Amino acid sequence: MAFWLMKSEPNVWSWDQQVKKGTESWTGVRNYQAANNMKAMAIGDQAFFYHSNIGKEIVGIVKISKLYYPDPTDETGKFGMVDVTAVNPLKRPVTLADIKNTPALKNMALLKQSRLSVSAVTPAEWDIILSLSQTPR
DNA sequence: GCCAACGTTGGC
DNA sequence: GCCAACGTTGGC
Repeated sequence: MAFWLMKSEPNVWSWDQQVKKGTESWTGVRNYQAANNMKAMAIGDQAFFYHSNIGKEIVGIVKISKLYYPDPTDETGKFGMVDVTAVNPLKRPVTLADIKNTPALKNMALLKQSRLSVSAVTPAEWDIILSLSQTPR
């Protein structure tokens, strides 16, 4: 099983909305690298749900519930999407600052390619972030 | 609100 | 196929 990180601006699509809806299609990706990451996803893969711009923190975990398929909001037909289902919130959000302050996470794609909206997370990074979320600040 | 980083577009 | 111009993202 692989791990991922997906960014959403909470004023467009927030974690609370994701929880309320349960499963939602991840529309709107218009970047080949992000689309390629979604193509590589398998059912049951887990992803961190990250709030960009507002909050700048990982707030929850979703799982991939539908494989890559065409995004109806893309008029060019070039890009697709996956469906994601809310799994659980983090005990406490892990902020961008937390990640930057953790030496073992300094190579995360999130930091290296700040504009990439769907990125891969290594199992080691995944575990570290989970343990951060279980540690009181 | 600004600006750096970077991806995309389009002229040549 | 190159590269300048432009648009967008996202942190600060």
